[in-house]
Amino acid sequence: MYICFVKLEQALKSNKFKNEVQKAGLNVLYTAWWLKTLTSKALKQFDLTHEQYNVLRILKGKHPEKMCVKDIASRMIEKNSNVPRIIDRLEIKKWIKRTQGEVDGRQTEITLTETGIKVLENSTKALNTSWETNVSISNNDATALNDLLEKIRTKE
Amino acid sequence: MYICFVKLEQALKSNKFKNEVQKAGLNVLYTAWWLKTLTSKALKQFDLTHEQYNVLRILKGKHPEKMCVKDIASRMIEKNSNVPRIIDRLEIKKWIKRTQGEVDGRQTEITLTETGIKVLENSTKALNTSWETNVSISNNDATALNDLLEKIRTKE
DNA sequence: CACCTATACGTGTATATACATATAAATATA
DNA sequence: TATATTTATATGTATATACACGTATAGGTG
Repeated sequence: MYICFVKLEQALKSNKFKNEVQKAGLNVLYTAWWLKTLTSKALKQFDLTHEQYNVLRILKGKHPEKMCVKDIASRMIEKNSNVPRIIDRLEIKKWIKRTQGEVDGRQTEITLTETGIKVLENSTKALNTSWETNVSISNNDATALNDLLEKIRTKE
Repeated sequence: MYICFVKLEQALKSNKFKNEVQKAGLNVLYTAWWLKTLTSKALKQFDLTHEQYNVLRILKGKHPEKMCVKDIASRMIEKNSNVPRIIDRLEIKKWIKRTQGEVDGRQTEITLTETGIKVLENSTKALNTSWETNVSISNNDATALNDLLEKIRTKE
């Protein structure tokens, strides 16, 4: 990674935060961008985007079962992802196969191809290596972080 | 907010995480999406996107001083934002004014207009209200969260 | 000054996001 | 059974992201 600002103040060139809660929000947004960039750089050599990888990973979770678009969409990190279009691009590269649903004709059934599985395996290795070397946090800290992030999203 | 999954397992319909660190990464990404969605919904009534708002807020920080594109870009949360194009859209709405740099002819000098300031003030109010009602975390927890997020980005 | 290089910004392209709308199949209802 | 409604997916549009490249200006070097 070229850009690596540890401190948020340095990353945003500002120290005028309304309060710690606002700062935490911006910190989450900035860290997410940092993680996405890290991930994209690791995936680039495989001609994979962050989102395309995510779809392959989701399909792998059920493989060799087929999944429909709705099922994939409900598992995406960003819930507004336009899954049909991501699927389009994976289909062109022949990493997934798309057929009309047999039981429900409205559905599109999707599965990984052999090549798709290979690409996923190789890219996952590269991605894991990248995270292991760049995302530096202990297991205990990670657990604490998970708790705090769920707190932030909790409606009291 | 319509979608509000407190638990990450529920949001991603999965509980197969490699470890707490991987889960924390996905949790940061998901929480960032959740925050962005929250923010976008609050800004929509002002015909403002998340990123356009961010540029207005940055300009406000120096107002009435002018800022150049590079200065704005360096303060953006997402460092690959295409600032000239965001500026294009704000200029069409007449919320900013763009002139060629006087000292350095390569630079574009940008300032908020009166209308721009008004829009920023009103949208900031709405945004603050939205965060206050939806982002539920104590000041202490926010501080702890900030520490952990900076840890994650630290190169050891 | 002429030339070279770096810098600041704009523009082009592919992909993704956010959201509205269209289309076809399934299901409910009269 | 005919019609209406719902559901699953596809498509269209504006904006943003990521990145490459073009262009003009600034500043350094012979």
